[in-house]
Amino acid sequence: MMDGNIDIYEPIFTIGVIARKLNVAVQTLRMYEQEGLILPYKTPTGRRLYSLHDLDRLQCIRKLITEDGLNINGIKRLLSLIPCWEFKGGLDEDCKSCPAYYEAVAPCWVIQNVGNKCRGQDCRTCPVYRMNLSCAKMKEVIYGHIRPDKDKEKS
DNA sequence: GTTCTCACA
DNA sequence: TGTGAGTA
Repeated sequence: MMDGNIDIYEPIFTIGVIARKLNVAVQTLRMYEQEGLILPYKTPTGRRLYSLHDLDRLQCIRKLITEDGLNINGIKRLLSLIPCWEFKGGLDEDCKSCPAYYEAVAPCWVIQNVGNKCRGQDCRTCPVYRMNLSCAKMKEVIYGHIRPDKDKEKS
């Protein structure tokens, strides 16, 4: 975004900054990444950078763990229930043959051998990963109470 | 000083 | 699961 507005997807925070904001260890953030809960940007030298959107995701993840009693595997299951095809033009044959359509152990962005539509794509820029991971809205997303492409929220 | 991966126990 | 070694 070049209009001066804040781009919530722009990777700007180092892992140390995020760890301090969330009051968790740096190692914990690396573990969340290894488990597929988060996809931080990597600089050409391999350093992780997190966006405001990543920070929101992590705050939600922390809430699920500390307040709702979920563990990492539980959150992975939860994320695996996101109907990714709804964000990728609807359920077509490519989606029906994709493991992300019937598997429910991990979010689609960590699934191997995904359909052609998603193969080789950068999941960080995918609307499935970029959706609002608000704990309060998870049910809406999973059950389809709202349409991903029709944001009717009035501000 | 920060962050990286990997290894160790 | 947490710590340290050696590195960039």
